[in-house]
Amino acid sequence: MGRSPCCEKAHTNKGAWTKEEDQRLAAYINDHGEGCWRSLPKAAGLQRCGKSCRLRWINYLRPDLKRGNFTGEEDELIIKLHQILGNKWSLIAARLPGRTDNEIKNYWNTHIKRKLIARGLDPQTHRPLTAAAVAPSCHRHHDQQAVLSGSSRDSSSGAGHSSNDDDSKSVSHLGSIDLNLSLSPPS
DNA sequence: AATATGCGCAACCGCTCCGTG
DNA sequence: ACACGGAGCGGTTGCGCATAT
Repeated sequence: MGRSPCCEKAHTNKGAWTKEEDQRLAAYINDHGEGCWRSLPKAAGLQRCGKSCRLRWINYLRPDLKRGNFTGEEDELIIKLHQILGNKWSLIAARLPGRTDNEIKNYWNTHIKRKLIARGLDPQTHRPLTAAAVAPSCHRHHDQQAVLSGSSRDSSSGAGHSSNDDDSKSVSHLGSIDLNLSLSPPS
């Protein structure tokens, strides 16, 4: 597409981060704040691209991260949020303090999917597997998020997924659940 | 004890959106 | 109105560890 790469790949490290790189990144952000990710690696003396730094900070180095296993409560919350929001991991993460979208995405793919299947539910549609077999597998839940997450840029996402009237029905099943989804934008 | 297989997590890639000139 | 650059997101990959054979 002729777009310039996000960084000069020839001079950037890839793969796992070293302790020293972590320390440099954390120290720099503690001193200067997050600011411009593109210029951060150079300023911090890191041979990484800005994207990589951002991901590392958000998913691993941020001081407010809650490491460790997900609780049963968190499990259920993720399931419910996924039922409403679909694979909008950043939106789901915004409602789980201390958790990152990447972490939740991984957890979903490795644990919750199986949990739902064991319950006889389709992980994408949250419907009984037999019915899900009839429903299209690309079923998404984008319409609700437009309503529920007012500030999200994803609400107008042109990701190309079609809306589906059935989504509103699935939400109605959650009538008794207060997820505070009309609250202020994620921190 | 050695090897094969499966699982979980960290990281990368490509795309889209938004802000700015 | 348009083009460009930066930031963010979701999907996918690959490595390392744990468990089974």
